[in-house]
Amino acid sequence: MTAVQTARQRARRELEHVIKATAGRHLAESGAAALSLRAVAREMGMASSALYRYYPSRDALLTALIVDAYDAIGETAEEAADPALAAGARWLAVCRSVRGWALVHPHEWALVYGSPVPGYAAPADTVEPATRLSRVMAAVVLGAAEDGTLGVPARPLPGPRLVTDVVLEMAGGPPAPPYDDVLERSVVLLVALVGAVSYELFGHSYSAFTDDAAWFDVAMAVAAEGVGLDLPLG
Amino acid sequence: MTAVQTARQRARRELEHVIKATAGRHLAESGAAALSLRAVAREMGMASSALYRYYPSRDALLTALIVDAYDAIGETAEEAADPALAAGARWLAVCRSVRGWALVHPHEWALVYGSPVPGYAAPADTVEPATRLSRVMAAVVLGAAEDGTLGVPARPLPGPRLVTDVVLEMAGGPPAPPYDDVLERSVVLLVALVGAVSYELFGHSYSAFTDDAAWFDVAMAVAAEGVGLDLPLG
DNA sequence: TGCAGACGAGAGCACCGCTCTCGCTAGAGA
DNA sequence: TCTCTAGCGAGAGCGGTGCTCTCGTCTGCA
Repeated sequence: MTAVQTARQRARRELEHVIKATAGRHLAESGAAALSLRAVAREMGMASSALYRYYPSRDALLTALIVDAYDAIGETAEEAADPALAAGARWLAVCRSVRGWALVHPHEWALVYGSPVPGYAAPADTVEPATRLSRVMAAVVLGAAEDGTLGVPARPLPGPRLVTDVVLEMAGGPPAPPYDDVLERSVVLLVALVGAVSYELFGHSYSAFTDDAAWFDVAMAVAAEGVGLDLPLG
Repeated sequence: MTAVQTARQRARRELEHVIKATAGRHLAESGAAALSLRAVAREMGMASSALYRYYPSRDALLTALIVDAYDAIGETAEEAADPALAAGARWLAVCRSVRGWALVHPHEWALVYGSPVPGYAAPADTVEPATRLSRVMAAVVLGAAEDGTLGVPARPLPGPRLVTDVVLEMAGGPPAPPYDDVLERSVVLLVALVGAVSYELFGHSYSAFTDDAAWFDVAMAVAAEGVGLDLPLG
């Protein structure tokens, strides 16, 4: 093996990329339910059976698209988390950027945060890119806790710690008092973010609000109050 | 027209019910993506084409199931909203009952609160049953505001009213000070509830929490803090 | 009691995911 | 430089899908 990758491997990777790109275009236009391997193959001018050399099943292709979507959302969030901003403003910027991405890529959002398409699956490849948004959130909250700008909860949560060691490790150990329960609390930020975007995108807020963007900001701010983050509205 | 409904109509309604029930069983077992008109017809011992006399398309059948699911969720919530409880305890009971229903009926939940299955649709039949959960939430919050047990927000939300007249009418007019913005705030309760259940059900909380039920309570409580509701944990 | 209209069945169309087998050719290894 | 193998694309085919159309039948309304 003289080369890092042989010509065959390079050709294969390129074709994999073209297939994924074509499928991604179909996904963006018509949604995951309408994504058909045969249609992708047709557009590429090859037999549908040949696609199976590259993706063993339709679900495998869909999984690749899911990973890409997670990465795109994570990247958007990371770019929006401007360290020059205060924690509250930073989180609001992240929320807005994620919502903006979702409005532009509704089908990709549905693929990632909607119902699991086939039975279940969600293979191991998807868990790592899925944590990028969580990491951004944790960085914002823990940063605010560290420099003392995070509000202290009126009273601590009862009961034992609820996050697993995986989460603790990601956070760099358990937070110090008075922020003992900040990890448990702050997951509501993610839930509210994902929930609000899905709520709007899937039509559940139909004709309830006069200004969806303004309401989204409010929802994020109200959710953040319980965590001690102060989101600058208006 | 002597009878309220003729024998033909009665037979038709009965068969419609059987079809929907059979389809519902398939949905509960295998999910919406796997629901096939042909399989339903096969199980009922009739030709697939005959089903089209009763439901003009697969989507129409799915819509009927969506309406049923909305109604079931609404009914669960209404039953859980025990007026003997304080507002916070009442809302916690509603949240828990909705989560419990979703855990028992994951595919139905995904059908209702997951990604819109085909393109979009969500016909007019679905909007009325969809509001039942919202009405329960509004009753809890407005009741607490009326008897003064609802916490007053640290500072009012900036900007004009964000809910439409439809929501105002449902709430029986705009709330009185100091609860002017309670409607805008309280929708975060719905978003957090739906978001948290979906988050757990769709696998996004994978290996993050040691106790999913306890974490759910915490998430609801933290979200409710921003609205002024005090959820009794522990 | 006559008959229109509702009904069920069947064949068929176009599409789907996926498998298998077949020749071919280009690239890897000697 | 030569050989040969492994990867490749194509095609046919299987079982399944949603949906349409047509054709007898037969029921229950008037």
